Amino acid sequence: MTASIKEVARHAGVSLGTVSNVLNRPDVVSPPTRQRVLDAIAELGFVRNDSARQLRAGHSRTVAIVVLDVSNPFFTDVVRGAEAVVEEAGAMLVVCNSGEDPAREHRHLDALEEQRVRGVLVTPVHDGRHPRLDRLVEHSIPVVLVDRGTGRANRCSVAVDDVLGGRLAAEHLVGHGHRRIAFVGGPFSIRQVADRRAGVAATLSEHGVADLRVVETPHLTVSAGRDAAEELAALPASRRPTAVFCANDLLALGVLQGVIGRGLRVPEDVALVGYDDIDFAAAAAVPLSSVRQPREQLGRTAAQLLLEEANDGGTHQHRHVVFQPELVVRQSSDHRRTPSRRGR
Amino acid sequence: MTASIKEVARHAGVSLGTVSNVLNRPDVVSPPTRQRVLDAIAELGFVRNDSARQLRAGHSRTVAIVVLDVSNPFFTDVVRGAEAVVEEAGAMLVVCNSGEDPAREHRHLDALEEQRVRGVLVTPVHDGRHPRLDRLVEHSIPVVLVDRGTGRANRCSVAVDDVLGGRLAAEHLVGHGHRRIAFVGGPFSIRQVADRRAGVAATLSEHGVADLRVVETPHLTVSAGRDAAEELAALPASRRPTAVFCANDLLALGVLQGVIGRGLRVPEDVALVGYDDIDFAAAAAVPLSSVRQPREQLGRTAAQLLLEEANDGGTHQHRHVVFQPELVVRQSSDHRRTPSRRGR
DNA sequence: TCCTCCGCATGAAACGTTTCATCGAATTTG
DNA sequence: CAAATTCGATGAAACGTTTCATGCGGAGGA
Repeated sequence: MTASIKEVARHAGVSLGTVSNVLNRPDVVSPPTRQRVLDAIAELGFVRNDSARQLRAGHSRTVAIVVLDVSNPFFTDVVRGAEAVVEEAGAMLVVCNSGEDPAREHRHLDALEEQRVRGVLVTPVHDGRHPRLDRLVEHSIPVVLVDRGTGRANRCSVAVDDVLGGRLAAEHLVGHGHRRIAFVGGPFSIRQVADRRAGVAATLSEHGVADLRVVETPHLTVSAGRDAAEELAALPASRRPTAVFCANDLLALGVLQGVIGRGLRVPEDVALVGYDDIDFAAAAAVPLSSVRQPREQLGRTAAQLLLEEANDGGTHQHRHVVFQPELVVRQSSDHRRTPSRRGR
Repeated sequence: MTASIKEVARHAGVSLGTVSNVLNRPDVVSPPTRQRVLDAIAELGFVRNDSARQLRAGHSRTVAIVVLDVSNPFFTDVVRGAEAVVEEAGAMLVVCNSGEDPAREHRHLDALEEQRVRGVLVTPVHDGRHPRLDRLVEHSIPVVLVDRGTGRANRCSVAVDDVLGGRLAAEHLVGHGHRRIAFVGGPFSIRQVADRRAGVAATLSEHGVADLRVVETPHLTVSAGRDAAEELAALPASRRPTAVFCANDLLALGVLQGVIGRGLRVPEDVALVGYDDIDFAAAAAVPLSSVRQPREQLGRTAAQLLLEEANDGGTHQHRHVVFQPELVVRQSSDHRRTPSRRGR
């Protein structure tokens, strides 16, 4: 149906190579000839066939990102960051969703390799040591890990310092006079969750605060947060934590809802800090304090590392970039707790 | 770097065509030969080159979806629905983000056409009459419109009845005794917004309720909702609407926050109904009533129509599927307003 | 025994580009 | 004026598949 270069050439009365030159090096062909070719292209509605192009070139000009969950605001922001960089470089970003399913992830990676994509940004379902990823690298398709394990040294990675994130939240709460603090999050097999908890624990012990109550949740979801709130609210006031730090904002929104529903006030009775600073955090009924990750920045940097490796090839030095999180204080934790009121 | 079929053939001591047969019609090659080929494939780490495959086949096996905003929960759910169907059919779905930018949309469509994708699901930035889309169809790449204008008759479309959605919300509020009602949403150039408002207006006039206050917003965002809340809360209680219907949930979350922040109670002082029923609606501090759209269903159906057209080709009849929305009542509007309390 | 048919393997052709060595004509240089 | 250089256009080769007509040897039927 669609015209090929050959037909354009015939239509314009030139050779096949000339049409190709008009497309790729317009300057080497004389203006009148060029114009005749362009007219023919317009008239026939010619569209380049990218398969043929890629076949010749040996690789495509698209970059892929494989995310754990397309409907998680964290990842969509990472995607937007990567997109900006990739588009600026004249390439195209396609998004693949593994849905936290290793089999789907595997299928996507296979397909991407068959397509000879220029490179792959990936947050692997399990860890960064996946042999599948090594194979991509062996076949000289660069891989950059996003926010999951630095893995081997044969690839770049970008991540955020989750231990520091936990520390920031803990410093803030301790500084506001809190001594009975809870950590809500899970499962701990997720490295991020474990790191955030570790940061909190370390900071508290440095301040001589021994009492960290840990509520492990099965998921990082709103409803898991509601369940955790129930457990906490059921405690007698004298033993109930005065502050709760959640491993992500979805949990924190659930805790917020559950705690308010049981007649407790936020932040007066319970201070609350989340993680990720998704847009909905600021929009909660009590605006949520949260540890912000540079989500778009994460995507941008990952894409830059990838393009650098793809273009440079031989001399590229793999790098592991770690970003610093940042605490955003809002109403949910912004209530100074004086010693006299402690334990009320 | 990566081995080709030719090398596999040499390595296994067979002809090139035989390797291809092992890959595509394993049954026509004798078991011992087949095994030798498979061994060679494994040993060389052979990976099919999809470009060459597509070049030969004339089209690719991937389907694309171009969405307005990857970070909008509505679209991510549509994507998940489409994904399920496409994967089941053994194809691959790639997601492209236009970010509501016509130029980006255009670039994506160009690239997708060059790639000879199997078909395109698209929510166009402007309307469904885009000439760019006609060109795709002319070049026999099927297009299905998702939730935006049915456009011409040369393509399928899926949508949700937004007028009905407005009616459902209005019926609910009137049935609960509300007589002073506000509609918050905008810009009205978006067909969905206009339709939802029209549904409300029609229902109210059928019930003899004349008083529909319309607050037009510049965007469908949380902060626009907060601004609208300010405007409403400033009214004297005797003239303030007792119920607010918002054109989407982000607006409604903003209104909720603004209204509570000004000391009004939801639903006692102001009942609130949103639209889309995103996950965060149920998780709000006051769980939000909302008009639910079958988001995943929308994606599934669109993908089915697309694949049907792509496979069937000649005899395909274009269809325009319209879904019914459904009201989900939660706490934010679930307060029976008796005549005696009206106008309190 | 001869013919036919069947199962398997073969290798050339084609898909639509890009690249590159080549060539002719026009222009410049000595 | 001959030789050298430049400019523009040419067409064949190559990229890695899939497909298809062809070939070949052995088994079954007449």
